[in-house]
Amino acid sequence: MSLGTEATTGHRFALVDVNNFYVSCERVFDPRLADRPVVVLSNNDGCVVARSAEAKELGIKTGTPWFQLAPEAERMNLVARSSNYELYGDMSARVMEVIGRFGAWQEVYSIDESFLGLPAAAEPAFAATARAVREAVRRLVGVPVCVGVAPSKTLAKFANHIAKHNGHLDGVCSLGSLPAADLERLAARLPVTEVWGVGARTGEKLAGQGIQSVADLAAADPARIRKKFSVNLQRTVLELRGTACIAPIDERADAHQIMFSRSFSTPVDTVAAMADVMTVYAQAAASRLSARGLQTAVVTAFAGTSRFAAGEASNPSVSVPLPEPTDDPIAIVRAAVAGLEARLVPGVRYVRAGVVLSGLTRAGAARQGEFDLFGTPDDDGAPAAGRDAQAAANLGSLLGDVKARFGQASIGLGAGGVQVPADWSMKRQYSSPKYTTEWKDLPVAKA
DNA sequence: TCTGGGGTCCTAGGACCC
DNA sequence: TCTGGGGTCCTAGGACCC
Repeated sequence: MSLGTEATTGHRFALVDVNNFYVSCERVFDPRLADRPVVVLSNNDGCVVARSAEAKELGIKTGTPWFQLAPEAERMNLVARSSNYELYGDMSARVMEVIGRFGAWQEVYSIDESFLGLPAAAEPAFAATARAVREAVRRLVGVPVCVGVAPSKTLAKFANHIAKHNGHLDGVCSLGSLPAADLERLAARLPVTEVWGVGARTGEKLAGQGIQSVADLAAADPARIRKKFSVNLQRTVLELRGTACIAPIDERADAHQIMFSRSFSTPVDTVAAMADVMTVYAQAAASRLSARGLQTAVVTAFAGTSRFAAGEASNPSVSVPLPEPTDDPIAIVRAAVAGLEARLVPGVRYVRAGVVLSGLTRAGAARQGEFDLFGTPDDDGAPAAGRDAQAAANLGSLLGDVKARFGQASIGLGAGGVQVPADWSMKRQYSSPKYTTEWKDLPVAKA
């Protein structure tokens, strides 16, 4: 059994992704970064999250802490950038819009990847479309993409991998146009963990069953795989054989949870400081919630000590059910602060914390036809509880409006309204400007 | 001294009900 | 009162992805 490329008719899936996305975004606005080793760092300038090809050649791995690289950076001619998510988010929207022009349908899969539906056509047409996508994104946005085309999403991912690692293909690979012998050789050589959906753990387990390569997995018995592993891995086997069976991500139905979590630049070891953290993080989560028109029923607050610290680990976590679904930032902040305070171990140095909102529903959905029996009427006869809920909703959107107009630090509850950053707040020493989302950062061209 | 953040899905197991 | 089977719902934890 070989990979499912016998199918020569029918539609195709293209997987388009941006090469080294964060680095490529930085390079669009700073040509000095071209041809140099560049890394983009995680929040707090903690570790490497994106690398240019030159940085990969130097042997720098994803996840390498920056403090280990910094002393050698100059010698290696290495440049670091703090992550600039406003820039990447905006560039992503531009890239996705251009990609979408070329397909019958589009499924944006992540900040830098999109599936694209290509209607049935003769084989050479697929590669031609793929090249056109690559050209258009390069010309209109300025970042390089690779494109893989195949009869299923999993195979499109595989084709994309081939496009990326074989220079002579020029960033484009339609699996059906590859000579069969080449394809078999690649599938037999590539480890099974290169397959989309097969991680290190599953890879180990598969090895125990004698399944090592992509070709081995494609040849495995789907029913047996389902029994020994999961329905997901069974689908993967079918997809490798050319049967598309991974459903679209439900048109991005509403999110099931919203999380805001960060590591601190300096550990937090007092209850008062953690209360400030929770105040700020809970507001950040609440503003994402109202921006999406959702309400939450459960607020979870957590904190944690460093994985790398000696001594006892402490990972307190509380889930606080709310009396009714809400997007009221005050209620959410209160739940997070009160919930976590009770569980902190005094004197322990926490390095990260977060707030998760779950049990999400569309704002107003639960309220339809609901009548508050116990709310006491106030002056205008409306039940007080209803009025409070209305006031809370207004507050949420008011905060959002003010922030949109005057900036994130312009207004907030408690510690959230403070302009001077707390000493635990994020460190971004090497940040580039928000070229595309702030008027004051707009690049100036000189002719 | 300094080591990311934000998600999804599946499964197993317990509680509960009929 | 006891027993067993079958179903649903919920949650925690694992695995994976980018």
